[in-house]
Amino acid sequence: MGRRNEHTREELREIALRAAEDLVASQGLTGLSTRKIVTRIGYTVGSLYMVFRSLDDLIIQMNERTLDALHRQLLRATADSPPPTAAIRALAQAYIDFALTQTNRWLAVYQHRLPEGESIPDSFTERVTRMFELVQRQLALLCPRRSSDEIALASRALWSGVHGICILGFDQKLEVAGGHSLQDVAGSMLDHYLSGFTQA
Amino acid sequence: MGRRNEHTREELREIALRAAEDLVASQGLTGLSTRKIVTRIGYTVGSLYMVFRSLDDLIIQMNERTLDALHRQLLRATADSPPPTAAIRALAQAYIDFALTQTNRWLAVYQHRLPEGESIPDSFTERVTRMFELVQRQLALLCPRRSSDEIALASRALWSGVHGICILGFDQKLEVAGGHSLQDVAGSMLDHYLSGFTQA
DNA sequence: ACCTGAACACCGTTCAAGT
DNA sequence: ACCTGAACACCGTTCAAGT
Repeated sequence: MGRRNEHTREELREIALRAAEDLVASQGLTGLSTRKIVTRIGYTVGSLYMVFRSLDDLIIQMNERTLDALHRQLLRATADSPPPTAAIRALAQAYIDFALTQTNRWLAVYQHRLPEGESIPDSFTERVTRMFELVQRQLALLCPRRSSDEIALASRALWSGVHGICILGFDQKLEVAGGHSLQDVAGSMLDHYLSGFTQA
Repeated sequence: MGRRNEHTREELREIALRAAEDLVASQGLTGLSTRKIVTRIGYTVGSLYMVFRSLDDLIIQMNERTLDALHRQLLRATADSPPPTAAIRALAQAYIDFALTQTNRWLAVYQHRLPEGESIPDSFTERVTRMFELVQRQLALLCPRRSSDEIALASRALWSGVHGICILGFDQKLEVAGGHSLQDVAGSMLDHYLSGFTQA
């Protein structure tokens, strides 16, 4: 057997990642396996390892693509350059929308864990930093007199807050004993934090 | 073989959960398996299913115990009944401490995902609600004129915020491009949110 | 060089059989 | 009633062998 050459390495990478994304979208990260991927794309297990170091490697590359899609959606949400507070609200709303629409793909980004020793590649970390910077930029516009250090801290607090609300929202709770939507909770978070931050 | 009766059902449950906790603490949730558990406790695979419906069931029960331990630590942190703001700060600090000390056990609570159809038992959800209520109680003391609805919303926003900071902190980032500790970010979160909430 | 498919060491779950 | 251990259907990863 062997030697088919129907696809270049890059094409193989692309269809494998796309198949993985489909599987995750419909069955969650737990429903993903090397064997399911190759069945979908008409290859055999071994061939995956020509393109990816391991399944973990494949998942990280898939998650980077998810972060790219999320980033694009965040950019689109502020494309009309609204004033800082509105921009921050729009970013939060876009983040929530993405989590609500692409739930399984979004969850996979945070659910995946590397084995003890290994560490996340820089390409991944950069994409996360890039997201924080979107908020950071708006905060800097909102509070020009604040030090960049304070702004950095605030953007992390604020964004982690919005993220925490989404995560707990899907995990199980928030709606429980509350009757509040994610938007309500995130709104409370943004309003009170920002009013505290701008006045202090 | 069979029929050993060295342990009652309850004892078997206890030693299995304890073995699972040890495995998770040292190898993370990914390092947990039915076969590793039974090897540790000197039983064979089948016997686990006398006491647990599935591995997922076992993990949920283990995670409930982790939530109990976390709840005890939160109670201890406010045992001296400090004023509301100090109490909320102490609760956040205790939560961060737990995440820092029991990292793998704490992560397992949020990392674990049930298969598509199944839903989390009430016993689990109750334990989460119980934690929110600790914050809620202090917020009610802090702002007695607020409606219980506003208080409920605020406690969820605030606690999700602290949680989000911890989760992102361990996942990868925050320290990246910041140089700030979890405590710094959580402090910013609490200070500005509370100052906004109490003044509005 | 590309790709296969068998092989290895795992995994969760079930269940007939033993005491 | 309790428990075993073989069996089943999976899994990630490797690698000799084929074209």
